[in-house]
Amino acid sequence: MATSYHHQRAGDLNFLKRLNRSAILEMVRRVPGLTRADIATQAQLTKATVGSGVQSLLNQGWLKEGDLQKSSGGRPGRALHLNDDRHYLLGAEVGVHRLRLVACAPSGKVLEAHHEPFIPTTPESTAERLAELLQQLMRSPAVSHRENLGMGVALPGPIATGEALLRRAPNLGWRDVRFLDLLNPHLPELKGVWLMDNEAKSAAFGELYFRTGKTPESLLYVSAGTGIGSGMAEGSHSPLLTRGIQGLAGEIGHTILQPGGLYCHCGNRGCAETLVSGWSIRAVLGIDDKDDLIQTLGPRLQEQEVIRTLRRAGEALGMLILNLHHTQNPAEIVLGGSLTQLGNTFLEPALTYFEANQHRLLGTTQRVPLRVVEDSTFVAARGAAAQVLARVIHGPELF
Amino acid sequence: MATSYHHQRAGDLNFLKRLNRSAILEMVRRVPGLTRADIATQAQLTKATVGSGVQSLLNQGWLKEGDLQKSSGGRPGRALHLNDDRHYLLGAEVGVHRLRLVACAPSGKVLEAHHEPFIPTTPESTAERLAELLQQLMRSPAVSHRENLGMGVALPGPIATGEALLRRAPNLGWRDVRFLDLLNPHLPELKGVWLMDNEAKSAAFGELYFRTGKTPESLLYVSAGTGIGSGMAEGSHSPLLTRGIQGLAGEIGHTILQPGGLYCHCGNRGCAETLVSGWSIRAVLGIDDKDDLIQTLGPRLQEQEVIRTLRRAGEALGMLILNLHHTQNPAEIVLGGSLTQLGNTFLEPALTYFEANQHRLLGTTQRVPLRVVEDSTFVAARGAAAQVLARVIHGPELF
DNA sequence: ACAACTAAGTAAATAGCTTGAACATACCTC
DNA sequence: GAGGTATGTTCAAGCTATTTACTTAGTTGT
Repeated sequence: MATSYHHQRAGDLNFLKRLNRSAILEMVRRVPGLTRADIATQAQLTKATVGSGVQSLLNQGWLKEGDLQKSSGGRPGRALHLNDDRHYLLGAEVGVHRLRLVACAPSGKVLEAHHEPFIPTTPESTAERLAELLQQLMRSPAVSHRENLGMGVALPGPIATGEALLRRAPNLGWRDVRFLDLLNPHLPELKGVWLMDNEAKSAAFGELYFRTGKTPESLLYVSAGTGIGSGMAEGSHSPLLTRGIQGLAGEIGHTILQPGGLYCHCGNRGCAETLVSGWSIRAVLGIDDKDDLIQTLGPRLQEQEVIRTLRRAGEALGMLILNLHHTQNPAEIVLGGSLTQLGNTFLEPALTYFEANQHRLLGTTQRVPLRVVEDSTFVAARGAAAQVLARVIHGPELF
Repeated sequence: MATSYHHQRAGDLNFLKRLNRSAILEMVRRVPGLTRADIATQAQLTKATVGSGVQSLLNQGWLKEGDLQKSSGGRPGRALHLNDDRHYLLGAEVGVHRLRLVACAPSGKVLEAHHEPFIPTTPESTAERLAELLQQLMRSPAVSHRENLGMGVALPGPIATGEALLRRAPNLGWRDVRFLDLLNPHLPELKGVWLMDNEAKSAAFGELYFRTGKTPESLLYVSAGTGIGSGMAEGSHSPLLTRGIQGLAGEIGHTILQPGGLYCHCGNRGCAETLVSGWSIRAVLGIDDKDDLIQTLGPRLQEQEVIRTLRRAGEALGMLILNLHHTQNPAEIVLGGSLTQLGNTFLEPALTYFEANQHRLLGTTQRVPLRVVEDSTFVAARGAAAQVLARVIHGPELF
């Protein structure tokens, strides 16, 4: 977890070598088709260093050579690409109503995915079922011939920084769960990096890390489901996640948006979740906890009461996002979670409110794009897989 | 400004050497009296490497040797200390009603300080006056024999990341000001690092960077004055400041705390600043902009209307801090700014609200300390000086 | 008081990484 | 097809951290 690099950073020659190899690998991963010369220029390294680094990464199967590029007057460079056929990563998400899991190639491409309804009763039974499903996934033809690099699990709650400990998951009723320790006995053959993180943070990481080409400097992921959470990832190399000292960073559902408002399940009044969240929408519209929220509301989207409720929730979400804009000011905001399936009745007020207000302080300058994920089913699970890859590339495990 | 290390991090042998020297210097700065052996253990370097690094830092006058330490069975180690007599740093703050400036030793000790009432009319005249005062400070006996390492300026508004450009300072009426460029012609002899930053961010940086002994992992500074701003610093080595893509991170005065509330000068409704800020308190109590807020309110602190107003503002501040706790979750929160001089009528509701609500999500765990700065006059200016030191130690200028 | 012990710090030889310069390669233009 | 230009490789050289042996300084035990 959150490899605590808090202690003083210093290093030997080996550290330097690994640093440079990681940088080369990251650069090619980020911009496929880069040549050795491009890398040398951008990383401020000499041709010789890049040459030997690339050679070693080619030998180890991390990179592969592509076509010659167009010449710009002299010898054309040879394109380099991430070798996407050798490894895979496992990512999983324990949701309030579902288990979701993916196997990803290093590029982020989903090789195999599975999700199924599951109400996580106890941590133990959940771990057992998840392990079964992961083993099924590993046996599937698309991944079975690849080498596994590790597994990441995304969970709906704050996680103790530096430990594999889920502090609390209000919507599961769990508390102080060492989920990886529960998973471990069921997956003895699974080696590599094991990690767990909060679902919104995993999602934020993945949305930034698996992007290629021109990447934003930072990205905020807002996860709107049964509860509301967010994750902020920053930096291009291996993005840093803001976790907070108790793992509470991003628990935006419990920021106060209406002083003296309704009581929240946390005991405080006027939390954002009382205005926008799966459970607050259920409460207002009287939808039973056992029914699927999206399916129940689907046929009712024309009802005045539903429209009014969703518009109010959407506007509250817009305010919440505006508050994050003025607190964290990410370069890009991505909105996901099951509530995005409610469609424009819910989303349009949020987008409009943010668009109308984001320029208040600076006047018209660059826009902060707010994007809604088309299908957020596997975003968190895929993000957990991304975290595994980053740990492998930057950790001491390789080279 | 904000040396953008966004491009891929890679390095040569020289980089490694500088990295290790910086680490050694930081460690001794953070924990005075460390021995070479302590450094070797903590930084995971060999005795030989530490020995030569320390030797070179001694030769350059950055460190000095102290007494022998108590033996723990073998030869006692020799204590190392930051040489606090050789260099100094300049820090300044342009406030809405005052100019403040300090000269600091590398330990953070204030050698000389000055502040005076000043209403910044134009950026040009402000730069001219500030330059005069800085030159006076440099001529004072406590600093004139020392070597200057540079100067930092803290300003009340968002700053473009990566540029020395003040985007906007609503309470000064300034916009798109390159303040260092205005200062430059008046201070031709001042070499070293020049930088500028937002005042709350500088303050946060300084409060974390100049602390010795056991330091928190992250620190949030909340600056409550004419407007409300915040700064978040993270990491022990050279703390990172969250700036945001447009420099808007920490503009918490414009987070919405009361949907549909009063209109704010930014044009939106229900901003935190409409509930707690120098200007909103003036507006409610009808205090003229020309009178000093603290001095005017001093004799009126028994009036019911004043008490009611300050308690309301204090409680709003408590909510705002709780929201930051659930968004950034810093390891420590420091409250400063001129409004802290209003005393307990204002502060007590804020502290109480935060204390009563910070454990809602996790139950009783470790407390996040919320501390009120005793005298925040020079906190931002000193923080700007701290930023200079960090840039010198980690930048390419030295070794 | 003196030897044995332990840990801190230093010196010189060694190992390993990046570099610099010369060289081979591949395509383009005239 | 010759000259030009930029890419990529090779190998000796330079620099940094390490290894190993040694010196230094204080403690402990007899």
